[in-house]
Amino acid sequence: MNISDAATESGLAAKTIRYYEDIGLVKPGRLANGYRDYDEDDLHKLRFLQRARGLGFSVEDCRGLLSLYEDRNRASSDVKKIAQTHLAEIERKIAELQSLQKTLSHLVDACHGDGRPNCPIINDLAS
Amino acid sequence: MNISDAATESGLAAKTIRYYEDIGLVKPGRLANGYRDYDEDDLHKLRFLQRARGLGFSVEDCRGLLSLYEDRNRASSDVKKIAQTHLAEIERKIAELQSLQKTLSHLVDACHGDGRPNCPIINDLAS
DNA sequence: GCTTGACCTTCCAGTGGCTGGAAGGTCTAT
DNA sequence: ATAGACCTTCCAGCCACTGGAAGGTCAAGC
Repeated sequence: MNISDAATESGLAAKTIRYYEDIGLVKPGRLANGYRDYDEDDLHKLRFLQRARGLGFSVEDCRGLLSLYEDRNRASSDVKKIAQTHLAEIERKIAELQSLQKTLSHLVDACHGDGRPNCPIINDLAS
Repeated sequence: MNISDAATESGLAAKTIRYYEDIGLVKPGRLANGYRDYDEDDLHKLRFLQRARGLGFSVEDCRGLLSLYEDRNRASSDVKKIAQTHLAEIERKIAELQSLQKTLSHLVDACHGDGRPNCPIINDLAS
């Protein structure tokens, strides 16, 4: 299977798939003409990567998860550790954004948003 | 005032301040020896940038906000528009992260996290 | 006057995770 | 034979810095 079909099947862009090969995540075979050739095993990995990236795991996390995926003797605790760390980071980001949201929504509410120059948002930034 | 004092006063790294000059945000004078020389006006702008970046505004948003800050004839509606757009983006990101959090916390809860290979997290990614 | 060390300058490269585009080779259908 | 839809590699750019190299400047102490 060539790269554009692998892209369709996995939901990844062909460019992204080439990039994943560059950084050593998925190594397809090559046809005599130099074209990449994806088998079912490669496709499973690409789909796995697509889902893991979709859950916000970093590419380096994905590398770790992929090797656990392929390791029949993995300990689920190793997987859980990666996921928990990622989850904690997401929760940290949510809290950070919620704090920004709170501040910004107060400022936006306080601003008349008319043609006059007086503006609580600018005042806050300048204070 | 030289750059390291401006850094201390503004809460920005000296490297960041030079970068802001590179992209045309704050243009300090220069001393005879070539050193940058920050006056009160420059400092106000640097502090303004520090706060605006702290609220998550992009550097391009900051450029717009800074020119509104300096414009005595600004319309507060222009400021409000930038802030509202940014706020909407933050709210979008919060929703996205909350969705990831929900999925991930379910998966993490379902994983025993022991020495055995069976793992709902991996199963989900592979499905 | 000399040295030390803390500044300052510019410039180049790297971060993450792609994405766009150029230049050129290959395949398929007409 | 040709069109156009693939494929290849390689280089550059995105954002907002950050690190580091190589070299100039300054103030304090001997």
